[in-house]
Amino acid sequence: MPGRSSVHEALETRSAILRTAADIASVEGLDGVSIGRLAAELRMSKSGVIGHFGSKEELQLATLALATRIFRERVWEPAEHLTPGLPRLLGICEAWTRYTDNPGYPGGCFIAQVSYEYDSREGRVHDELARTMGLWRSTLMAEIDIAVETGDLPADTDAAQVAFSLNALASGMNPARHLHGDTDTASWTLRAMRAVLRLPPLDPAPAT
Amino acid sequence: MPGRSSVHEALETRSAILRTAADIASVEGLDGVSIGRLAAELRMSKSGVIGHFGSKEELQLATLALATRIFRERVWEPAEHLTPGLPRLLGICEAWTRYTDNPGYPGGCFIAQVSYEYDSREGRVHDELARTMGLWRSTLMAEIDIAVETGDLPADTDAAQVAFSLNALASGMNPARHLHGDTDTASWTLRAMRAVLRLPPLDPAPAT
DNA sequence: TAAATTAGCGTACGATCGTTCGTACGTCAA
DNA sequence: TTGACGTACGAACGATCGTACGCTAATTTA
Repeated sequence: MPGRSSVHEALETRSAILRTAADIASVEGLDGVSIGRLAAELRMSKSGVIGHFGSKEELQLATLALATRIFRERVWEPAEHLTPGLPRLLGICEAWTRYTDNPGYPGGCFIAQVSYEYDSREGRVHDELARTMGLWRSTLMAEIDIAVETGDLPADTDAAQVAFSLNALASGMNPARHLHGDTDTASWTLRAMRAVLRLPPLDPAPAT
Repeated sequence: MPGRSSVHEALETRSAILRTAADIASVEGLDGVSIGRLAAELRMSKSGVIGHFGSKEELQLATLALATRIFRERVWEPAEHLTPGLPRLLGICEAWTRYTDNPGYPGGCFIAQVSYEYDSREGRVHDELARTMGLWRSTLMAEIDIAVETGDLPADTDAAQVAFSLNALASGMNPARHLHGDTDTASWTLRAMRAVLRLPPLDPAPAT
């Protein structure tokens, strides 16, 4: 029934397309999202799908924007209101690992997947991804710097080095979970994050 | 000039195909390697390319096998003859970061790229990748366990957790280098690796 | 020397890719 | 009531995908 749609329903359709695209991309990569496949999965025509975005590249950018928003909601916002510095940084790490452990995508965190897929390509998706991840790294570095100023972290902490390490550890949960079937990756990652922050282990074993 | 080829030259052709496939895959992913593109890049016919492997899946598996061999040569073999335990483990980390910093692929380490690309898919490539990465993790864990026994690492070290962390950190160099243009990722990664091993920093700042 | 093997080419196939049309229908403002 | 707008459809396009087949020619084996 063509044209049945109100503006409201059209927005719902757009969201449904992006949701499906993100789900597929988390498994097959952003390149694995084809318009024909989206159409089949949503029982729409190909032109009905692409009409909302104009081109595949715009669809990819919109999918990335959705995933960025979800990441922000699941990782940043739960920690946003904690005390700036180490408390908020640890809150971020906790929300981050919890999110990555159960991201709501069938193939693991979309952002991590696409980071590795598009890191060395050229084009607007790469550029937008670099911008998004750069902002996230800045957020982490700002938090680390505050924690150094308050004395919660060692004075010689290199914010860029630590932010890089936290990012690498969180991203590493994806292949660990799906390649090896590990179930402890969240706690593994949290322990490793404390280690790169040079914080003492949570449950220090009695030094024999 | 068809049929000019000796067995020796045929092996050279096969190697050239796999080399090119690995180069492309390091940037565009293993899925981005199409037979037509390989043929164009090598100035061959499509049938001449695929004839060496029979199917695209076999080509993918052969490419993965080549990359695994290169990884072994560049990361394991330089450290192989060091003293088992912490010395060899640190030697591995050093060769690992050096390799990842300059892997010989245009798009960064092939293994890391494909680990994230195929971690949550199904099929023979995923299975072989899981096997390979599982073996590598076992190698790391064995080395960690020895270092614990010799007292070079804390007695409460969780080998699986540490091996996971080292892997995540090394893989993280890829997007850091190509997404943000970082040039210090090798030293960042080595510092983070020492941290997850709970080893003191190499250049400890005077504790203020 | 004759036969078997094999690398590689050229062509063709069905399928799918992203994109571009023209059209139909429903909503909403004039 | 009419016209503009926007959603979605169906069909078609050129390109590329992986694969299959028959062929030539050189090497290798018997």
